[in-house]
Parts: sequence; C-alpha cells; structure tokens
Amino acid sequence: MATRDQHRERIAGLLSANLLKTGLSQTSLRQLAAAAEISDRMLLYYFNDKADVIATTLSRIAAEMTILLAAAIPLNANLLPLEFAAKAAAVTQTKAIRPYMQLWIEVVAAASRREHPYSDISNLIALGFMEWIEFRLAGEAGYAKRANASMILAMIDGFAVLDVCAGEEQARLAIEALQGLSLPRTI
Amino acid sequence: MATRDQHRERIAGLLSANLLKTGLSQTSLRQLAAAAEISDRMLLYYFNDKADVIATTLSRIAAEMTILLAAAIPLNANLLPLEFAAKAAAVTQTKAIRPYMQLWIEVVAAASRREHPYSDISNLIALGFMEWIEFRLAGEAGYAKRANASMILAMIDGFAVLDVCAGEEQARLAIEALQGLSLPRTI
DNA sequence: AGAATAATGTAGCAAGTGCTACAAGAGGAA
DNA sequence: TTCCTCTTGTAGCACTTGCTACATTATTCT
Repeated sequence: MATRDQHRERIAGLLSANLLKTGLSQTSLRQLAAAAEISDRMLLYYFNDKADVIATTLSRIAAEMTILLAAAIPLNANLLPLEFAAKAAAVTQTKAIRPYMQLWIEVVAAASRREHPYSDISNLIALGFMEWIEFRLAGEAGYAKRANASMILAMIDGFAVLDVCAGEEQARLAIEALQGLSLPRTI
Repeated sequence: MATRDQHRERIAGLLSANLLKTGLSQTSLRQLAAAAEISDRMLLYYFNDKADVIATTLSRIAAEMTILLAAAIPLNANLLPLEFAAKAAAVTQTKAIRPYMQLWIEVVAAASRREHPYSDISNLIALGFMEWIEFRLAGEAGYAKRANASMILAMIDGFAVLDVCAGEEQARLAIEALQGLSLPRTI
C-alpha cells in the first residue's frame, strides 16, 4: 500500500519526464493524467488541484536540473563573470540540459502572464540559481558579486531564448562569440 | 466606406495597444474582438482566422518597436559588442520599450510550444533584429560580426527574462554589472 | 462478520474555445 | 421599384477545460 506521498512522488516523476519532452503545451488535466498512467479523477485525488500538480512537478524538475548543473560546473571552478557565463551557456546547450532550458523559458513566459502557480515557481527557481551562481563565482561575496550573478543568469537565459527563436546553430555561434570575448581577459 | 484593408489596419492598431498592455493571456477571439470594439463575428469577417489576427498584430508591433529602437540607438553609434549589449539592454528597460520585451518573451515561449503562427513570427522578428544589430556594430561585416550580433540579441533577451522572473530591480542591477564589464575595454 | 474508511470509476456540469450557418438589414445598380 | 451584393447580428455547434457529485468496490478495524 503506497502512501499518498509515494503516489505523488511517482506521479511527479512520470510527469517531469513528460513535461521535459512535450513542454507546457499539453498540460490539461486529462493529458497529464494520461502521461501519469492514471485517470484524471485519481490525479485530483492525489493532488489538490492542477496548480498543485504543476508546482510539484516543476519543483522536482528544478531539483533534477540542479544536480545536472552541479556535475557540469564544480564548486571550485573560480571563474570570472564572462568565463562563467560562457561556460554555463555552453553547458545548457548540452543534450541533457537543453530540454530543461526550453521548459524554463516557457515557465517564465507563463509567469509573465501571471498564471498561477508559475509566477511563484519561476521566482523561486530564479533566486535559487542566482545563489547557485554566486556561490561558484570568483572573488569575495558582496553587492557586486550578486549583480554579476544575476547578469550571468540573464545571459544563460538569453541564449536559451535565442535557441528557441533563431535555432540551435545560431545559439551555438553566439555562445562561441561570448567565449571569444571572455578569453582575452585571462591575461 | 472603409476598405477591408483600412478596417484591418484600424483593428491591428487597437489590438497592438491591447496586446502590449495585457500580453498574450487574453487572446481569445471574443476578448480580442472586445478590445477592437467590434463583435467576434466581424473580427473573423476582416481576418481569415485567429492566426491571421495575431500575425498581423504582431507584425505591426514589431514595426513599432523597430522605430522606437532606432530612435534610441543611432546608426553611427559604432559600439563594441559588450558596449552595444549594455546600451541596448538599458534601452529595453525603458518605460516605453519594456512592454515590447515582455510581450516578446511570451511570443518566444509560444513559439517553443510550436503554436501557430508564433513560430514563424518569432523567427522572422529575431532575424530582423539580428540584422538590425549587425548593421549598427563597429567593424567590418562577416562571420564574426554576425555571431556577435546574435550574442548581443541573446543578452538583451536574457535581461528581459530576468526582468520577468526576478523583477525589474534585479534586471537593472544585472545591466549595471554588464556596463561595468564593458567600460574597461574602451581604453 | 459487520461497520467504517479509503480508493477508484462513471458521468457530467458550467464555462470557455474557434468557428460557422442563417437570416436580416443596408446600399447601390437596373 | 426590384434585384443583388455587401455588411452585420443572432444563435449555436462541437469541442476542451478544470473540477465534482455520486456510486461502487476494496481494505482495514473491531
């Protein structure tokens, strides 16, 4: 007999895989239920409402992504801002992480529409990643470091946007251009 | 007696103002018709279908934005890549242009969902702005210049994303950080 | 066993969606 | 006037949406 939490866990797992594959375009209760291999009736038995389903799943996805990123960018990297941005942007174009970025863009857009629960979630995730970046940046903590972290986050997101609207190849070129700019500063 | 094209023009004008104010969240035919001060029946009399309404309106909005940007960033600016990115990002945080960027993020997300007609439109607009940037960038045209232009576009979009998910103030800080990075290179 | 509780299916509601059929009015051409 | 085309309103269809009422089947407790 699985507990309610175990059910939620299993369902969130199936749904996170599904969201990463199909994006937010197919997120009606019936479609989500199908992806979770249960009836929509049971989906709302385990979760309070649709927002609960989405929020739980997105939280899980964010956690997964943190693990993937941590593996790609070690704690002691000690990179300068532009180096960090270039490195991180390159990582997010990886086959494993790219789906997460595409989904992230959709979440942000839903947030800008003020759709519940996307606003809260996107805010949470953004702050989390800003801290994550700040922690891995060279130099001592402070006002400037935080500003640099948010700038880096912006750049990473920007390449994801470019990926969507101009294609993967163009995004790759843009990242290479940033790498070119970041190199001379290591003198 | 207004011609069909004149009707379309007038409607697109009302709708572009409306989209900039409310985003893509309220774009059912009935809601659009209300914003255009006609019945949904007549909206579909002047336009082929909903996609036609959206595409026409977004084209108009893109044209408006080009005019606004051209006024803010002159042809002979001759800026280096990071300078350009910082300058342009600051401009897009302007009260007049910020709504355009927020809408743009929503369009990109809709494109990533492969919703008709957003994919085509977003591609068109992105390419247009890349050329626009390239044309205003210092140095002679070529492979590297185009890559730099796409990088700049990515950064601009990135700050818009940050604006949505972390707030206007944080975006301002991030842009200042970029300005700080772009200054030392003018030596 | 019997009673209480949990789990699940069936069916449906009310609202909203894009779009259309139909008919009625308005205007000019004969 | 009479006809015909253009314009506009009314009504509605078929479908999807989030969610729920009700009933029925397990399961557990006493």
